[in-house]
Amino acid sequence: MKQKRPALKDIASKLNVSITTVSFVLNGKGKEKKISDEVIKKIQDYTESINFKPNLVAQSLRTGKTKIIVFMVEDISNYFFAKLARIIEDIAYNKDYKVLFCSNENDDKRSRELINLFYERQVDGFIIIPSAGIRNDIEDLIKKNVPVVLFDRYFPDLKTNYVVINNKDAANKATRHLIDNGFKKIAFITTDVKQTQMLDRLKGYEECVSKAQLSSNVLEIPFKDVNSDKGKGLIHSFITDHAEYDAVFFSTNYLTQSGLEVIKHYNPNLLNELGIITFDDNDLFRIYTPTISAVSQPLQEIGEKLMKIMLNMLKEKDGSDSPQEVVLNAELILRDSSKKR
Amino acid sequence: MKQKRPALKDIASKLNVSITTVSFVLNGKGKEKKISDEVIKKIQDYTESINFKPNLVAQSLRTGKTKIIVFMVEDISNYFFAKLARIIEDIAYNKDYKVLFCSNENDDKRSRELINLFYERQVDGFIIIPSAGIRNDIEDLIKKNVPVVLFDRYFPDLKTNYVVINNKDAANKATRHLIDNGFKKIAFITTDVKQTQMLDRLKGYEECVSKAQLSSNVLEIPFKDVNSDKGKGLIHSFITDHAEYDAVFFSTNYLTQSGLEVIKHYNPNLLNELGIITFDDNDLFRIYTPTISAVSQPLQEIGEKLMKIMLNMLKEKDGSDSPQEVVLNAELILRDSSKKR
DNA sequence: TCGTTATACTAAATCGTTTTAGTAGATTTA
DNA sequence: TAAATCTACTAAAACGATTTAGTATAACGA
Repeated sequence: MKQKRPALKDIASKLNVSITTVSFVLNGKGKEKKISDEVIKKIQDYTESINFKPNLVAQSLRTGKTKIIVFMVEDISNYFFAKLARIIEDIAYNKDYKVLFCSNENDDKRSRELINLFYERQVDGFIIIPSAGIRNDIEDLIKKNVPVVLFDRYFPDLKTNYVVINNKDAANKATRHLIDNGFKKIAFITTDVKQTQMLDRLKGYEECVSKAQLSSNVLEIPFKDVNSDKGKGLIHSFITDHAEYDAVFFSTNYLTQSGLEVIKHYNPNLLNELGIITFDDNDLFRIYTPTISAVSQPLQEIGEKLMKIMLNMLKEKDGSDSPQEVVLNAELILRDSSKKR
Repeated sequence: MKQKRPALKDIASKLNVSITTVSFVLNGKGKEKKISDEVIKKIQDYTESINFKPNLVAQSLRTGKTKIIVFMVEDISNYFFAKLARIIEDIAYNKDYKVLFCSNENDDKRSRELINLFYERQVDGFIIIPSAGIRNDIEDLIKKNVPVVLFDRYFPDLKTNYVVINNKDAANKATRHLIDNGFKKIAFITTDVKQTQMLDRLKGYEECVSKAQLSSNVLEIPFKDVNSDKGKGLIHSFITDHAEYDAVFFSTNYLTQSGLEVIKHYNPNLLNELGIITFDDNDLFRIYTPTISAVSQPLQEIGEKLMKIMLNMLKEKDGSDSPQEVVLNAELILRDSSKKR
C-alpha cells in the first residue's frame, strides 16, 4: 500500500483551511498576510508532526527557479576540481543555492548532454570548464539568458564571463626557476588540447627557453591517452630516447602522475636527478619522494570570483551587464624536485 | 529583452494544432495515436529548427518521475568513490537514468540535508553510504516507499538493501599476510567511526593477531581529525612512541595518505623497513616508493550489484520485495610495502 | 448610521507537461 | 441506409505549488 506524499491540499483539508493559507504560513508570510496566531500554530504543528516537505518540483515549475547551480569540470575526482567544488559549494549554501557537480571528461558530446540535461531541468546557472567544441552551446545558453561563467579556459572569440589564471606568466616563472637552478635541457610534456590554458602554458615555456637560448623540447600526448598505457608509453620513450633531458615540466597534474609512474617503473634513480615541476598542485606531490614543485592555482580566490559573478547574474533581472573577464595569478610552490640534487 | 522559453502551447499555436498533438508527436506516439504523417513531420521539423527542449520540471511534476538517482558517498574526490561513481553512472545512462553525486563527509547533518534536498526534488532513488546517525532518516525514506540501497556499511538492526564487502575476512587475510612475511609487531591505525565496516576490519585484525599470539596495537583517530594536522600528530606520536612496531595496517586509504606523509616527514628511512598495508587501493599506492600493498574492493562488481538492485526497485510498482543483502569479497594486492626488505 | 479601513481569510489562475475522454467526419458493415 | 467503426485529431483535468484578486466580517471614524 503505497502511501502518497501529502500535498498542501491534504493539509488544507485536514485542518479546514485553504491551500493559500497553508502556503502563506509555510513560506513564513503568516504575519505579513495577517493569518491569526492560532491558525499559524495549528498549521506549523501539524506540518512538523508529519514532517511535511513541499514538492520542490512543483515549486520550481511555478516560480521558474530551482535554486540550483551546476558546476561542470573535467573530472570531479581530480584534486584541483574537487577542492574548488567544496569552496563553491560553501559559498552557494550560504546564499541558499545548491550546487550539482558533474564531469565532462573534456568531451564535447558529454558536455553537451550535461548542459541539455540540466538546462531542461531548469537549473539557475552554470559554472563550466568548457571542452574545446562547445563554443556554440555556451553561446546558445547565453542567448537564452542563462547565467554562465567559464573558468580555467575560455573562448577568445566569445564574449563571456570567465575566471582564469595567467598561465603564460606562471609557466614562464616555473621554467625560469628551473633554468636558474642550473637545468639546461628542459622538456615540456603537455596534451594536444588546443585550448587557451594549454596554449598559454606552452607559450610561457617556449618564450622562456628561447630567451635563455635553450632548446625547446615538447611532447604532446593525445588527450584521450593521458591516463592510459599508450600515454605512459609515449612519455617513456620520450624520456629514454632523450636521456640528455635534465628537467621536465608537466603541464597538468595528471600528466605528472603518469610521468612519475613511468619514471618510477623504468628508471627509478632518475627520480633523484631529474628536475620536475608540475602545473596544478596535489596532495600526492607534497608526500612524494622527492617532493614535487608545483604551480598552484589560487583556489579560494577562483571560487570566490566565480560565485561573485554568478550570484550577481542571478540577482539581476536583466543580464545585460558586460561580461566579466578575470585573470588571477598562480603561485609557484618550491619543493625538492626542482633543485639540483 | 528576456526571451521566454517556448512551451508546447507556443508550438501548438504556431502550427495550428493542439497541445496534445504536439505532446504525442514529441513523445514518439504519433503513429500509435494516428497522427497523420504530414502533421508529424511539421511538428518535428519545427521543434528541431528551434531546438526545442521540453521543460523536464513540468514533466516530472506530471509524471511523478525525475529519472534521477542520487549517489551519496563520504567524499566524491576520494579515488574509491570516484571510480565507483563512473561505473554506476554508465549503467544508469544505459537505462535512461541520470546520476547525481554528492558528498556527505560522513556527517549526519549534511547527510540529512542532502537526503531532504533530493527527496523534496523527487529523485527516484538513493544509493547511499550512510553516516552513523541517519538510521532513522533511511528508515523514513523506506517507509515513504523511496528506493534505497546502502553500501560500504549498513545498520544491522534495519532491514534494508545493501552491498558490502567481507571486511573482517579481508582484514584477517591482510594481517595474516604481514605475519607470514615475518612481521611481529603489527599496529592497526583506524578511525573512531563505530560503523560496521570499521568494526569488522578491526575485528579481522584483532582475531588474526590474537590467534598468532601477537599483541594487538590499535590507534583510533577521531574521524573529524583524519585529514588534519591533529590526526597526523596522533599518527606521528603513536609510531615514534612505539619504535618497536615493524608493520602498520591502515584501515582506509586517507589514513594511509596521512600516515605516509607523517613517516616521510619525520622518519623517511622507516619507509624502507616498515611493513605497510592499506585498505582501499588508490593510484598513488601504485607509484609510491615503496609501492603500497592494498586491500582492493571489487568496484565493478559493487557497482553492478547496486544498480541491479536499484533498477529492480524502480521497475516494480510495489516495493514489497524483501531486502537484498549482498556481501562481496575483496582482493589483496601484494606490492613492495608488505615484504620484508 | 453609513462609509471606510482592517482583519482574516479563500477562490481560482498559473507554471508546462501528460493523458483521459471526447468529437467530427469519413468509411465500413449489415 | 442506419449503425458501427475508424481516422485524426482536441478539450480539459491533473500534477502541487505560488500569488493575485477577491470576500465576509469586524472595527473605526465622523
